[in-house]
Order: sequence, then structure tokens, then C-alpha cells
Amino acid sequence: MRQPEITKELLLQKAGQLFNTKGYKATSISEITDATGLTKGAIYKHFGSKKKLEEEALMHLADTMFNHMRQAIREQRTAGDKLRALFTYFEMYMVKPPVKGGCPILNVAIEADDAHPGLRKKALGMLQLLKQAVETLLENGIRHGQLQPAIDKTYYTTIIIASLEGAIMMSKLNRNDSDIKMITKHLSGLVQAIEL
Amino acid sequence: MRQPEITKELLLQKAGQLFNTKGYKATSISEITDATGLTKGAIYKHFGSKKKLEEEALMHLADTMFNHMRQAIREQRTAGDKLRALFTYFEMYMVKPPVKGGCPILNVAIEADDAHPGLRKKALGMLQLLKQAVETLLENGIRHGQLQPAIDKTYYTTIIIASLEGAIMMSKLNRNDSDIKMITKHLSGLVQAIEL
DNA sequence: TTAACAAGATACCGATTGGTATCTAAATGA
DNA sequence: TCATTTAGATACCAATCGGTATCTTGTTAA
Repeated sequence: MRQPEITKELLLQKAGQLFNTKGYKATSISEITDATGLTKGAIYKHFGSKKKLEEEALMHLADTMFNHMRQAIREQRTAGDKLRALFTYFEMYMVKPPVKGGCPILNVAIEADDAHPGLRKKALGMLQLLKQAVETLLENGIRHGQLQPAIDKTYYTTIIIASLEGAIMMSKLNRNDSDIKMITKHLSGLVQAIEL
Repeated sequence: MRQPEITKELLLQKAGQLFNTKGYKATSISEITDATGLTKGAIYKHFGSKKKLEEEALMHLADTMFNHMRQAIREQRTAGDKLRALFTYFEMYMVKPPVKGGCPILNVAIEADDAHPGLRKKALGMLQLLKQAVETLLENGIRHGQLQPAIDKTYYTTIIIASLEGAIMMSKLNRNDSDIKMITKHLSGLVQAIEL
């Protein structure tokens, strides 16, 4: 009973990592206790149920991911550079991932879409957040006269996210970054074509 | 002990459907016996272990998927039309899927990439098969003077597969086909741009 | 200094897991 | 027709699952 805040953070961190690599339902409580050195008592004190832990750990993964992403974007000044920083961020997943196991959105979407309503709902929210982020990037680029104003933002947003996520799947399966690199190259070309 | 061939087919079919919707490790033997009306005896007689059943069911899913795909492609005569038929095939996943649960390659790749070497290897083979199919389509198109000969086939192949798979994830999560439709529209544009 | 509280460890619960051994009966070959 | 084979049902196994109740002990407030 020393530092409940730190204990909770440790549980979210380790459980999130296991969920994102092994899968949510495929990870058992005992694997989490093994990974943390804690016991069931600690888990059920803080979260009450495994489902609750799954959902909170997912949100924690999302926070980590979006924070890293936002920082990478913030460091750039034009819309084009911000978009390219986003692509580089996804490329980095293959080299030194901020969270192990690939994109948490992709992972939880595949696992939860048919069978786990609670997780699916959170996954939907995360995807919506990502879409919104890209769309805002495009919008600001247009407002500041950096991107062509006539483009269909929703269309570009979907192309960017779909191909990045698909490429992550391919690169993770192949265990090399050639696929994701090809995609980021292609997307950079798309962005360049709409830059002013 | 009536028709072992039919029993095995039924097991592969039902187990495959469950694996592709609920996940491989998340589907229990008892769920498969419930779905088929058979018993453990039948399963272990035919497959020997759950792992073996998982792998054979995956190959069965792959066969089903590739057969449907090849047929759709065979019905078209030019490379451009064949590619567009491939896109339509993926779009159809959302309306009336040949196998429930989305793309078997995507699903098994996400579940198996980090934790299940046997399934991962088969997933790799399936992805390679899909890549090869697309690349051959492009190659034949070039040979028959239907596509620009200067294009980078690997590059186009990766773009096509990555964005289709990513879009399937998005559309399945959203439970509507707007994302996949946008992607197939975009890819059709790409194809048109390289058609002669 | 001590009483109250709460973090977390321990011990247990019934249900379910994948797997095996045994049994039954339908198909097959002589 | 009968013996052999084998598909598949039944009954069991130890291990593990998520979850709960209880106990211990560090921390806090009076």
C-alpha cells in the first residue's frame, strides 16, 4: 500500500502492452500479475473487473499514442510538413514503437469489431479522433493558404489513414519497414501535389 | 461415422467462421462443437489439436477467399477491368461477405504477428499470394499493352493492398461502407491514370 | 499514540479450458 | 455373415480462467 497512483499507472502500462501485443481477451489476469509483480488484489482494487481494465488500458494506449503524435506534428510549421511528420510517425512504429504491438486502433478494431461492444465503442472514438486530427491539419493548411482549397478533405483523410493502417499490418507481418516506407512515400507525393 | 469428408468440411467451415469473427485463440472448442452439433471426439479425430484445426481452418478461409476473388477477376478481360473487379470484390465484403468477419489475412495478421508463429507463417504466405496476384495483374496488363510499362509494380501493389486492408478495418469498425467506397474510388482513379 | 482506513497479498471459488481415454456403432472387406 | 476398422460420442482429467472474501500492513488523521 505504498503508492496507489504509481501502482495504477504500472498496471495500465503493462496491461496495455500485453493487450496490444497478445490481444485483450487472450491476455489473462495472471499474465498481468506476472508482468507487474503485483497480485489480483491490486488489480481488482483499482479496476473492479478485467473488462474495466481492458477499457482503461486501451484509453491509456490511446493517450500515449496521440501525445507522441501531437508532439511530432507540433514541431512542424506548415500543413505539408505536419502531414509528413505524421507519416514519419507511423513509419517509426516499425523502428522504435512508442507502444509495442503496432497501432492500438488497428489492433483493437480487429479484435473488437464483431464481438466486444465496449472495446469497439472506444475504438470507434479513437478512429474518429485520428480522422479529426488529419482533417483539421488539412483545414488549417487551406486556411493558411498552404494547401489547395478545392480538395475533398474527407477523401484525403480516409486515404491517408487507410493506407497507413494497412501498411502497418503488412510491415508488422513482414517484420520489415519496406511496405510502410512505400506508403509514406506515396502519401508524401499526394500531399506535395496539393501543396501551394 | 457416416461421412467423414463432409464432417471435416463442416468443421473447417464453421470453425473458420468463428475464428474469423471472434478470433482464433478466443474461440473455444466447445463453441465449435455447439456450432456444428458435433463433439470433441470428431474434432480431435480429424485434427488432433486445436492448433492444427486453427491452421487448417485458416487455409480453408484463404481458399474460399482466393477462389471468389479469382472468379471475379477472371470475368473481366482488360487489366484495368480486372483490377477494378478486385476493388469491387473488397467493397463487397461490407455488403455480402463470402466469409464473415472481414478479410482473413488482416484478421490473422493482427492476431498472430507477435504471438503465434504457426499462424503468422501462414498469414505471411497468404499476403504474399495476394501481392503476387496483384503484381501479375499489373504485369499482364503491361505485356498486353493495356498499362503504362514504366510503372513500379511493387509500389502499386503495396498501395492497392495496404489501402484496401486499411479501409476494410475502418468500414468494419464504422459498420458502413463509405470508407471502403472512397478507397476503391481512389484506387480506380490511380488505375485509370496508368491505363493506355 | 492509536484508531480508522485503504492498498494490496493470499487463499479460495465454480466454471471453463484444451486434451485424452474409453466406449459405441456404422461402414468395410473377406 | 462376421471380424475389423474407424468416425464420432461420452466421460473424464489437471490446469487455468475471472472473480470474491478475507487477511495483513502501510498510511493517514485525530
